[in-house]
Amino acid sequence: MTRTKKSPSKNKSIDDVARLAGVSITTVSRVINKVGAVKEKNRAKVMDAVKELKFEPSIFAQRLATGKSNVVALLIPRYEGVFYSFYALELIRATGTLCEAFKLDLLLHLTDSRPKSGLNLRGVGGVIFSDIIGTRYQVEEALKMGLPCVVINNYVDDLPVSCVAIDNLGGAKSAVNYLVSLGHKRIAHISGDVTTQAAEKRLEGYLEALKENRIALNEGYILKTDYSRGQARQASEKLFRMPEPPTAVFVASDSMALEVMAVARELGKNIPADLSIVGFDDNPSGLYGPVALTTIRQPLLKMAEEGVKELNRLMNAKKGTAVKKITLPTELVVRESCRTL
Amino acid sequence: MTRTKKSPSKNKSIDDVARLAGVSITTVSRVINKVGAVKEKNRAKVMDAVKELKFEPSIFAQRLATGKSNVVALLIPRYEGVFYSFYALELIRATGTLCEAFKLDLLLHLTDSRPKSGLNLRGVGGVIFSDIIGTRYQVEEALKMGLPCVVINNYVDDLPVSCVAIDNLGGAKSAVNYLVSLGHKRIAHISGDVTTQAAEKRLEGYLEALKENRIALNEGYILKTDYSRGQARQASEKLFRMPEPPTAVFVASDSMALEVMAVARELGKNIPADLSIVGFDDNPSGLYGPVALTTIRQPLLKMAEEGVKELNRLMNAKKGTAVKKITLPTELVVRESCRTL
DNA sequence: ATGAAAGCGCTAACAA
DNA sequence: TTGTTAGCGCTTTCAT
Repeated sequence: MTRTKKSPSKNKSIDDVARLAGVSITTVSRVINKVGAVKEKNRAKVMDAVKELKFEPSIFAQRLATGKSNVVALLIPRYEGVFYSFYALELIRATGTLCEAFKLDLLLHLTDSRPKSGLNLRGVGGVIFSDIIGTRYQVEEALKMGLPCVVINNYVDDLPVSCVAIDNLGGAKSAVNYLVSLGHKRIAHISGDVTTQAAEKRLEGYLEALKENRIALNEGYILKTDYSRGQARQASEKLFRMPEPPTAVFVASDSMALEVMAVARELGKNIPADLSIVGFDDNPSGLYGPVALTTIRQPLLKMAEEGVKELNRLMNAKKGTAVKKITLPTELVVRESCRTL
Repeated sequence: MTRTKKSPSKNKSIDDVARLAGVSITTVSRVINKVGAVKEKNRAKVMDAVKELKFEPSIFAQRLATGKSNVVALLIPRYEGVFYSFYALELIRATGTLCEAFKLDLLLHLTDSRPKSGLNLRGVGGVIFSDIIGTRYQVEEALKMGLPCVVINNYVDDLPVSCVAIDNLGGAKSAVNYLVSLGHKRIAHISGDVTTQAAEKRLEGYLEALKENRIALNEGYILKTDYSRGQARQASEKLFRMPEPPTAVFVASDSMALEVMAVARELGKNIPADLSIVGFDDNPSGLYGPVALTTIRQPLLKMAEEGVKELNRLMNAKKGTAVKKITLPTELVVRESCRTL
């Protein structure tokens, strides 16, 4: 006896279908996988049987048999700062949506990025690293396991891994250039967590743009934060109290920019009369409030899309396929928070 | 020949370990699953072999063999309003953390809750429904499949399913009672999306508390929204323009309450001098800004914890185990946004 | 175009 | 305490 009869309550399996359709399980397999040739008549019979039995193939059996997994793990740092950002949320949403479209299962892994967390990737077919803050070794580990990997929101040029990042440098420059074009010279920068590549590049862009515009750098105009609203608040207060306060500020994230606006209002300042502000993200929250925030739009959704697409490609390609490094452009969105000097 | 020799590059399997350790695969299985009795000497040999080969059992083979899956699907509506809330984010984080602790794999499913989306649950061992807005049928479906289910953030009493919800009614009442105790009589309510059970119950609590305090209901004082900041803004503006404006308002979410504060400031009003505000959530954002928000704390983390725990119980119990209905208490957190009248 | 049969890697009776 | 063996449900040669 090769097959045991199952009790009727059990889940339907491929040979229940085969029996009902009067064909072999091989034929059923061909039909559900759309491979090989099956006579139209038989295909129909199988389809009917599948429908009648409400048959769903066991993914475990499939994966065991094929040795392939279509589970994608999305690794996100559990850190407060990062996790609660507009960025993380948008990313989860976009990735979730895209994975569904690609018929991939999305496994969510919140990582502690503690020194040597074993990073359990059993059964995972591919990994998306959302940024890599202190988790480089995890990428290396996954790569060593021969797992298809894509790093998102971080341009990695010293590792053989596909990545899709945002042109933070260019975005920051266009923000500052815009301010300069409006006549501003005293431009401050409230930066994010500079251990983050995004914040680092935005700061770098700010610096470069100043230099290119021959504006002397005022070290005091650079306020570093951890991206939190709390620190943004402190930075803003510092800003407004300066003996020679800036006329404009480029803020590394919209949520921080909104905090700057709030502080300004509390201090009786007027935006943009007293201070011009450019944010970064194009967070929809920037639209509320009395004055809409001018910002740099970053294509988060596009980034997730490219990431999932690339991972999908890698997962279906044979090992050793060339990796891709993608940088997505940003876009200045002019609204109401800046004025001509 | 029962087993094929594999090429050395292939992943190690249980009989590579068995061979190296000089025991049968059964013994290896016993060791890695910590079941049955194995002589200490053999156990050691197996462990060594496992380590040397870096062996990791195939979860697909395990699941196929045992018929069990430890994959938990978390279903979250993709809706903007719900998805971008503090609630959803906190929930994802908490669930992710808890699942990791329980060694469960967390599959993220963003649902459209479109009429009949097939809800692909193949290979899933249990489901957590985060709220059920127009997705009751999905719960019923999953239940029908005999899948362990837990509904979170929604008290479901007409379905044989475990659920863990928050005492929204009680929370709302304590908010209003607090306001009344401060001497307020003209109390408005900015409600959330009332198709949501949470918003519905908060509104109900508001109504009940008024009645219990013998305060006549002013229909105009109830402003319904979809939880978005945009609608909160509109509602606030309406509020401030009333011929007889309220002296206090109970807002169904902290993020909306913050919007009320922002609008107040823009209109030159002072909080709490001109208006007392109580929110709901205990969203950390409520701590920023010049006046800290008084609010109702809801134990989101606890809710996720109870949810995962319960699901885990269900997944390890035999079918037909009694379900549990849990309601978690809320807590009034007095800060600075209310004043005595 | 179709089917028989050999695995995929593991667990769990059942024997020994 | 240990090993033998029959599956779990599916894919995939290889014949037919």
